[in-house]
Amino acid sequence: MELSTRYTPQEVEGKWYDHWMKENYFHSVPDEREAFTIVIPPPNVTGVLHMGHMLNNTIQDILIRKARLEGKNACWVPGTDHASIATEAKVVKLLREQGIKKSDIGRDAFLEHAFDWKDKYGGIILDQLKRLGASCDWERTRFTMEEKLSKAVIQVFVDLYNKGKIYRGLRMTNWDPEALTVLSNEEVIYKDEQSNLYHVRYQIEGTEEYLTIATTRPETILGDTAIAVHPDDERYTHLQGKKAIVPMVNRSVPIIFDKYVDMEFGTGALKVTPAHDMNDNEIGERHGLEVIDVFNANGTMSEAAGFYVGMDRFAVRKQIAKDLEELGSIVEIEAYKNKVGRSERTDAVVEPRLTEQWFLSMGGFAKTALDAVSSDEVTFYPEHFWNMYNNWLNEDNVKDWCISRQLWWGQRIPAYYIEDHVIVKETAEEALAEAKQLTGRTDLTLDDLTQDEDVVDTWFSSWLWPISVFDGFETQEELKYYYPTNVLVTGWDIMFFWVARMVMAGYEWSEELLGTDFIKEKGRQPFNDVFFTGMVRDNKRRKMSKSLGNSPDALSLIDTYGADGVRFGMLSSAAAGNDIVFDAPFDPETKQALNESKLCEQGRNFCNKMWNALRLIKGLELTDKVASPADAAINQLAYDWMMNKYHALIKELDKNYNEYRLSDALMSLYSFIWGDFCSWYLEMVKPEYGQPIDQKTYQQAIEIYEKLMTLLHPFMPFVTEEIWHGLKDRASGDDCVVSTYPSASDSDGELIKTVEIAKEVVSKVREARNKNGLKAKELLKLYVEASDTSKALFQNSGLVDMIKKMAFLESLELTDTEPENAIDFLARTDKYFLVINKAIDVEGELKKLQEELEYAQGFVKILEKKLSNERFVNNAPEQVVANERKKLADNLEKIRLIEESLNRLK
RNA sequence: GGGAGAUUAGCUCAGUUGGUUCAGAGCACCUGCCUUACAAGCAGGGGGUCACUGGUUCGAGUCCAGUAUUUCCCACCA
Repeated sequence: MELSTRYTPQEVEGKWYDHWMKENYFHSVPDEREAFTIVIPPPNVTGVLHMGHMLNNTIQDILIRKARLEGKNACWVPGTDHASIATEAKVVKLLREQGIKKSDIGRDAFLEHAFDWKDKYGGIILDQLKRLGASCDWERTRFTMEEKLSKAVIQVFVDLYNKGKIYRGLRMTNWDPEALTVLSNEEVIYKDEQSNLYHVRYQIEGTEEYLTIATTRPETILGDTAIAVHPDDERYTHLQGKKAIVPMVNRSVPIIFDKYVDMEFGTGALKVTPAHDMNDNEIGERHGLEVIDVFNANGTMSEAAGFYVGMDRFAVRKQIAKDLEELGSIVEIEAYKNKVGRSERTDAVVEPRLTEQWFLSMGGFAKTALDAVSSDEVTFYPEHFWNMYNNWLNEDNVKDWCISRQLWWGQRIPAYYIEDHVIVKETAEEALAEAKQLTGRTDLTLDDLTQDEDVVDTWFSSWLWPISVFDGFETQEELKYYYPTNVLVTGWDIMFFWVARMVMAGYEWSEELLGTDFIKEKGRQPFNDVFFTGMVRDNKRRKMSKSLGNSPDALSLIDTYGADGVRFGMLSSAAAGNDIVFDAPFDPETKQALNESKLCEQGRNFCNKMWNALRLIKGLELTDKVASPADAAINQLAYDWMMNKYHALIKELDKNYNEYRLSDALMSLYSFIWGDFCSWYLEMVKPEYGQPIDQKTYQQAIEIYEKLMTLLHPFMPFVTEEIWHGLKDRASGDDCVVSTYPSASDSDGELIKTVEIAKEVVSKVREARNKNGLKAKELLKLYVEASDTSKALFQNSGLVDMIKKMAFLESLELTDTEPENAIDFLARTDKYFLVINKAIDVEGELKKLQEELEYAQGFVKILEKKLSNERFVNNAPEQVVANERKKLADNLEKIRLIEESLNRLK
């Protein structure tokens, strides 16, 4: 059957994925082999595949497929994260559209809706990963809120509480007025925003004197309970003991002196609103100030505000500015840029708020996490991310982790209240037993206990992921085999949210779970390596996001270029750890990203190239006759050359893999397959048109191609599997995905160099043809000046014939005399004469030679200077000096030859 | 304020131990090819003072110091 000249991934990829699944190749169970384990950074269950996922998961798939080919027991655990805020927000929105209010239906009904929704849409992103070719062990798919994983969360909560590391307290926290929950510090993103600085004057009580403060948040004036100035500020020393009148509310508040105030800023006077600012709160505590909370949870003004009750805080900001203006209290409104904290999930402006929350004290954890990386038990790639990590954990920057959330979608905090008692137990029954003891009341029932309404932060479940996906908190059987995982592949943006915390969890529990002996042998770390990928950005360097519309649609890209093409495109732009500028162009009208990419196109073209190499090989007619001695010599030389280069390639790939230089590895494979294999090897052994190929050469070509498919498979799994099967009829189970990854042998550098000479001569002949407008396939005569080196070429069986074949020569012979009407060129240090059947462009040749001469002369000058420098000769390694000497000799010879040619032309 | 990265061809980026195996790749561009696996292709070609200034060294894209531009992280910000 005739094969199409186009490779069609759409017809190939699904077929092989199904086949792999049917053969169960991705499933792992513990056995005697060495394990190679990766746990996926679980995408949000609400999510769809975006460019970041594509990059991230392509990399994981490469590593896991490579390990599988190496005969390791490769286990890639997939799953999703319940992402409490994001998911709850989505479900709330969905219900609202149906006219249902969360608060009306209650906790249980809400959770039912949420689970329904998760069951319906939660698997989408995992199916999308399959399209990409991800070879996850799907039988191991986990979900952070499934029963077993939730149980682990509760278990560690109780454990930490019992260890005294979890506490409950009334603190200033970051409140998200949209999601109606508190956030951890890490979930607040500060960005510069344009706003106004309002200069407002407060009357000093009992005088006609005014004092001016500056604020960006005039709506909080209603909650002011003091004015603060610096104790050394001479402008205000006379106000000692005085009071100021807060405008509008006409409340009289003390003027206090506190070193926190920056004398340089504004007027040097600060209004203090302890309920709505972290620093004000601290000042308030120092001075025993009253706390007036003027906001409701949803960001509207509360009864306590006295004015604008029920109005939104931002509407109030505008209104109060007007009203103060009318009162004559506004001195000035100045345009001002300041940092505003927004919720990572909802983008709502975060409101500092005093609330009762659960905290995990970070003291010991931070040090552990720091030591793990500084001792290299966990290794970061690229290394420099250590600095960021260190910076965050080291400088006492780490505040205690606020782990409670005022949400329903998540693991409910296992704290039970009765009378004044707080009981933290894994189950209500245990709590009840404890309650009876504490209260002395034996008649208590579960109904008498009140369970905490809050759930834990999502990251409080995902920090256990590398342990809990193996049911590590329940039975340690599998954990013993798979822990520690080999590598974590994730974006650096969740270094603090997730990576650092997984390290903490690993060190906190692995010894308890796995025992001291295990830890001694394998360590506590949840992963040995962390490979941080860059962020995927658009061509204006903005992070790709849905809201900006600057991201191409991942699945459309796969539709257009095939998964292999997209994998190639992602990876070839992704050097380790650097952010990636993805090249998708924009539609000038809609400003939306088009689903196009030059790099993915290159990947697709690469597939096509390989497809056509397959067509070439399979399209040849086979003969049982052996090749002519000349052809046999060429083919054997070509084969030997390929195999030697192949081993050098394996070495290079090994090196690149070890340092996670995956895009380098891919580029090496690309240029090897396209350049060395297709452009050179196949052309070397290809029979003349219409001629059959002998068995031996045919088998050699297939052998090489097959080997290359194994090497490339981790990067481009589908096309390699297709070609693997296209090359030969295979027994069941003989699939590329489970073929054997080779180990490198030494290669013969001399042989490689020799063939490189042939390549150089061929290129020079082609160049000469091009320059002189000669047909590519017109047979020409080539002579080479007899010399030791040129004579050596003729000793090598096949080499001269190879040159003749590749350069379309009628003959190649040694000569002592210059042939008539010939163009000459140099290859290495030998001079070649190409006889052409038309007039020589003397001018052009002269010019070319002149340029070559000047270059060589310049080079010689540099070399001579270098070699006459005694300090160079004495200090540089012998090898380097010898090298330079050789270069000098070679170039002097070159100059001689060029001058000879020049004279001849003249 | 503390810290990290980046700056190399028109564009996007490699360049690992300092040495013409180092100045590279892809795209874009130019020339010639509808050559018999592949026009999603083939054969060639042009294009860079390696941000700047010093220093170390026999020798610097590479190491050190400083400057500029830029991205990011942390902290502070009335």
